[in-house]
Amino acid sequence: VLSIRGIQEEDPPDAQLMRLDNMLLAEGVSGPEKRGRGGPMAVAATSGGCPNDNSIEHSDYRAKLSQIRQIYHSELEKYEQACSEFTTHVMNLLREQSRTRPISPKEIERMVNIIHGKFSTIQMQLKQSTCEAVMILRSRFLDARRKRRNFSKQATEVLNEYFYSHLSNPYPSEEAKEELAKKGGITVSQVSNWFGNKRIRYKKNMGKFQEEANIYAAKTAVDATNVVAQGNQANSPSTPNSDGFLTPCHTSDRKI
DNA sequence: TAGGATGATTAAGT
DNA sequence: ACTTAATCATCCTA
Repeated sequence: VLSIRGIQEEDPPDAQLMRLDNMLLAEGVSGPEKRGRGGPMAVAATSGGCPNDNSIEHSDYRAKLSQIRQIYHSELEKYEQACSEFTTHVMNLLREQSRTRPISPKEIERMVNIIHGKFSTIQMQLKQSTCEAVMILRSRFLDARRKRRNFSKQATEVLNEYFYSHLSNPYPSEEAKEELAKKGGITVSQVSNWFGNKRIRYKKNMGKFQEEANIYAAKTAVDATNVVAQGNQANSPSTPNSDGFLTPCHTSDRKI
């Protein structure tokens, strides 16, 4: 029955296994059962994180993570138990056979090694799928896109004001970004994101933003200068444009 | 509830 | 490091 001659070693020696182990350890899946501490959680690592609503979302995340951890541990235990059971079973068989033919200790050792190898590949698969589950969980909960909130009225107001009053070159410097961030109650990264989105979307469909452009142009014109009290109200509904950063005409925006 | 608006992420270029 | 362009995932309104 036990004519095992397979010397089939796994192709990647242990590099893969090491990586999986490291990751499981880093995520707190394997290793000691830590309660309450969220040690290696690389949260808020990316840009524009919202420092406010941590911990509420996180408790959910941690709950799922500990669920994964439980499954992982119970499966692991199951495998180890099965492994040792199978080993003793084989040992018994060998002992029985040793009555009819001589069996060297070397052979026994080899057999045990083979069994352990088999079971460790199964464990490898378990670790693999556990890692996958953790990755999915991470992307599900820790991806900032999942909990996007619109900016406050104040923030969009400030951002649009700057954008439309610098339409010929809507690229705020670092200091300008910090200023805008402070005024709007958002982070500098969020300011950068906003301008990136705004520029591309404005360029892509300028017509859609004309109304908005007029509103903010009027707003800044009013509060910036009261020099000319022109009774010349309104109209000129279309053609407010051609001052864009995408048109070659440039550096001519000095309002007199 | 469909579809546009919007903030965040990613890939690729500079 | 920063931008563009595309895309994702959610919010919001008709």
